[in-house]
Amino acid sequence: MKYAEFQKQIKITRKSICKEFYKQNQDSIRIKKEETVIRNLEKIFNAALKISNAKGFQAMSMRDLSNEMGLSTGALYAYFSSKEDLLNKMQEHRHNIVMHIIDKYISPEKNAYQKLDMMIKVHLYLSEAMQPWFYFSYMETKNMSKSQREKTVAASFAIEKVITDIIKQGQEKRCFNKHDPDMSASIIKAMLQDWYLKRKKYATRNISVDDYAEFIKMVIMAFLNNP
Amino acid sequence: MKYAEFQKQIKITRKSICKEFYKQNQDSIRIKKEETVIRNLEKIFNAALKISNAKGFQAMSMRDLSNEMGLSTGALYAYFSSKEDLLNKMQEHRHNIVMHIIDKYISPEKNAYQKLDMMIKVHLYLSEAMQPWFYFSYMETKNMSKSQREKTVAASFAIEKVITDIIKQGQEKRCFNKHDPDMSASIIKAMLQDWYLKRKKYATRNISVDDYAEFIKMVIMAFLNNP
DNA sequence: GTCTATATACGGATAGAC
DNA sequence: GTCTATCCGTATATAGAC
Repeated sequence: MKYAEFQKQIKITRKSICKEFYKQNQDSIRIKKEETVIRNLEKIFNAALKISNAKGFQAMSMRDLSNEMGLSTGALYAYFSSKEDLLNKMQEHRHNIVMHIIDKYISPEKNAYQKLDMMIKVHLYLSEAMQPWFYFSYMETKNMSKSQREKTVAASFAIEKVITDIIKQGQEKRCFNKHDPDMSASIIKAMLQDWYLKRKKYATRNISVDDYAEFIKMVIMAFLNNP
Repeated sequence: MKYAEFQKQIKITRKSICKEFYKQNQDSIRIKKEETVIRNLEKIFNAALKISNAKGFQAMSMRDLSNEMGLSTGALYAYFSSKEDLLNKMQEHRHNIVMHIIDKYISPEKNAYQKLDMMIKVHLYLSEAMQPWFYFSYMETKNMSKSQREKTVAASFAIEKVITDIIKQGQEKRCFNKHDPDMSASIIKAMLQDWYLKRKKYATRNISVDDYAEFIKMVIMAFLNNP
């Protein structure tokens, strides 16, 4: 699978993200006309990600946000009850999407090699399709309320555990060598995250997500097969 | 070399960091008695790193800072002319220390293998000794003034280039295989950075900086020697 | 050299008009 | 459903006392 194909298979459009969000948070949004809500949510998320990722969520005021996306501050509060509410809901939403899609793509694969290969690709492709969301989530975790932060950290560990389990499975079947599975998963995660954390750098160097996937797959397999 | 030895060789104490800082910024600090300045700088940096790394530099007010470190807000402004000034000077200071020490340790090494080995260790050991500084620098880069941000990004690329050059040298001497040197340096950097970005995780799992150094050295050498 | 008190500005959130 | 006007709290930065 290449990125182009992944994109066709699951349409992670900005609109689809908002539609899903609306369904899950219908009760906490004061506006009731679906079409309006989705249109405005799209504007809110794009603006919030743009401003936050440029200068940090804390530095973004709700006035900044309303100016950028076109609604008044008052109207904004019909969608999110507070600035913190916006942060928490965005984090939660990203994490739901990610866990759902990873599971969808990994479960069908049978052997460890194919699972790991798929995990690398799906994680990179997802973070490519939703780059601002991933960057936002990473950079703003420490600014969240304690309970929300714990949720986010747990979600991050859950993803790491998917990798750990694949490695253990591969070691049992003797398809991978016996390196520490936790450490292995950890550095694999670090490489996966570098893609969305340093996206500008890779863009400047004309490295596509497919190039990157191929390279780190080579690195990972070289060491997992190295005695 | 192990971490314990590195620590003995260069005493990166909090005090020595402040002393060096004082020498380089003597003119912009209104207080003149060296002893007082160094004592207060130490308090300021510790408090700023503590608060910033917990909830972000933007979210830290100068009042927070003065409460935490014991000076009045007014007195604080005798040391730093603004909150932004504090951010920029801290970034610059960290980057001076890092470049200086990396050069000191890498230059004497002759062959590429030893240079790379040393680079991995020195970077990890430095980021261990100055973890709050490294974390701060990484997380707050995007919040800096444009010129300061460009400096920081350039400094980061300079470090990456040290790695790239070592890899190229090793490839010429046929001690490493022909993988893309830029991409190789890039993912090595990602693994080095993971150490200070996820320090809590590794602490929880009882992974020491020496364990980590050994593990990623194994990963890196496995792939650099893999045809 | 350091502290207290304060000027000035801006942010989050809401009430009420339309 | 959305906008304007506004309250109240808090931020940076400084002036002047000690």
